[in-house]
Amino acid sequence: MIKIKSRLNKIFKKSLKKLIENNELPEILQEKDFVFSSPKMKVHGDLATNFALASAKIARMSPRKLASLLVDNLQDTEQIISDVEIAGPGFINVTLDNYQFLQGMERILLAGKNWGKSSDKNEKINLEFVSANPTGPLHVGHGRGAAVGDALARIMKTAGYDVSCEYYLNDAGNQVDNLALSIWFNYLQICREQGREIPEIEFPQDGYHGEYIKEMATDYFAKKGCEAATNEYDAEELKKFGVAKAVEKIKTTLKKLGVEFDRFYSENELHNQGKIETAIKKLQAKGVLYQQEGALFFKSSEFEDSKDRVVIKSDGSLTYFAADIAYHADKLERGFDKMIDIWGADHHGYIPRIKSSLTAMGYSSERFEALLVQFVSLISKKKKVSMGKRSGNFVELNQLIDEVGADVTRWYFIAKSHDSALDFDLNSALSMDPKENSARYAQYGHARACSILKKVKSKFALVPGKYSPELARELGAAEINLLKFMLELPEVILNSAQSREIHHVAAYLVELSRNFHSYYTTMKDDPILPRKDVLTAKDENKVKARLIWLEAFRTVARNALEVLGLPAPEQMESPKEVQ
RNA sequence: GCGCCUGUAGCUCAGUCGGACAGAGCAGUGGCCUUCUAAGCCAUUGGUCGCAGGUUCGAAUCCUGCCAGGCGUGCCA
Repeated sequence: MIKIKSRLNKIFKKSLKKLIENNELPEILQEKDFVFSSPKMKVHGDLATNFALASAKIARMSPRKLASLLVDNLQDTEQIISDVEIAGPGFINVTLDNYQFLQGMERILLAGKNWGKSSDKNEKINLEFVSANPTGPLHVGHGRGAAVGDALARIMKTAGYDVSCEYYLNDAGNQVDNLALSIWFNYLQICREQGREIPEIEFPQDGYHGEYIKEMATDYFAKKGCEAATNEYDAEELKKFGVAKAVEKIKTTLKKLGVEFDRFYSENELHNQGKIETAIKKLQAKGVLYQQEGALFFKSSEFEDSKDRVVIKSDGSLTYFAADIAYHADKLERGFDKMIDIWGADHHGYIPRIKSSLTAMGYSSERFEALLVQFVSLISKKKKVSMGKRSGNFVELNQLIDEVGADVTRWYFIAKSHDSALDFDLNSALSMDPKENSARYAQYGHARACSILKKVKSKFALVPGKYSPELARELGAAEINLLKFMLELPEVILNSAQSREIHHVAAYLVELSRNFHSYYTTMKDDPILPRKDVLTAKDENKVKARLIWLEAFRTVARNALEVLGLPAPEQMESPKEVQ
């Protein structure tokens, strides 16, 4: 469709040029392009442009008059237009020759798995997401970030961007100290239960309570026995141990969800390689740091932030922000053109200070983009399931995946706009009914098409064959209408990538599936496959054409599912069997 | 107080760069299985697009001001 639009633009521009040369229209119009979009209603043709409405003022004539001038001077040398109509206040509605769509079908079939891809954008993107602290398991909120990030990565890659997925591992800082202390506390407890006499210690102030801490302590005990308990508390060792355990758990959960990263970037590495120091020195050289009350401040308020921020605390330790300054600068130093961070909405106040730091260091803050993902509430029987992190009873992502399945979990996270709060309805997610569970509905279209293709092989020993114009002519209006929709996938993906709104692809998929189900049912009177076991020569071409068409549909449905990271099942599990 | 996000049908949500009569699913009502998955489809009911102004040939969409909800506003990470 993108190609057709640009061809139409050319044809219309030629008409425009001619009118300008004849002094019938002012010259400034030459600059303007004809933007074509698909009208909502079929009676408005295949593609429409509001050019005449938008340019009427400059042209100093009524929109309808401008439109008719343009239309009268059209020269469709390639014969891609079958009808042009001026409608309403001055829309120009174009109906395309069906042959354009049939050729499009050939393109889908030739592209196969590559259908949906756009040209190389030559832009290196660092996409950072999840980045949950390695102090415990992921909860459902992280899950949304993971699903959104992974889907966005796939969509952007398909749209032609060079995307690298990164997880920033906060393996330095207080939270890791607290993790280590919490494990130590529980470990000593275990040793005491083993009969060892070990003095009581106080539970760390911001310690972690969850079951997983006890598990980690048990693992530590399994590794060390009671020996370590008699020694001094070895913070470094326990930190390492705790982080490793937590990361292992996080990776397992992510993998279950089908999310993988190109790199886990360690915060410790930033410290060890002196990158934070370098970044601070760089800021110092720019004269944007100052001492106050024993702490070192960054003048972020001189840039985009509302106030200045501490980089080095009065006790001499670095803030999390200091590391983050270095981290984001490092991403750019590593050769990325752009970085996109996916954060929970509660971090939104953080954006101005990161941007400020980049500007201060001489980078364009436009190279940084934050995508905020709003909160997730779990709803069960129309009631909110409560979540509280520190108390340890928050709903783990792992549990959710085990309960409703990885595909459905993923779907629920990506089917809605990331910037509105999500009510995750467990009852509908658990349902096998595609009407209630749109994840299944989206997959069902693909499965149904596959099942027909399978059936034909056993029934007629017919190979779908290749696209040919003669066969394509056998297709009817219903198939061509769906074909028009199928041809929109690359544009949907491209738009989705550029606006960072992944739910558009999900919405497209549901509509694609619905169109197919609708078609399928209307074909009851004239079945896609004949009921007889023997094909007449006349039938054969029609069936072959439909099979090729089905193959194209299946390709589109599969590619759309896969760009969202969802499997494209060839058959659906029967709910009756599941019961 | 300030900042970010949200407000569209009874419920959960779409709505592209401002476009033609505001769209789905669920729930309600009425239909469609001797047939390739009825796990589906068709029809129908239901809306002052939070409120009030403004810009525009045209506003759910852009601007301003209100109202309501969520989140943030650490020398925590």
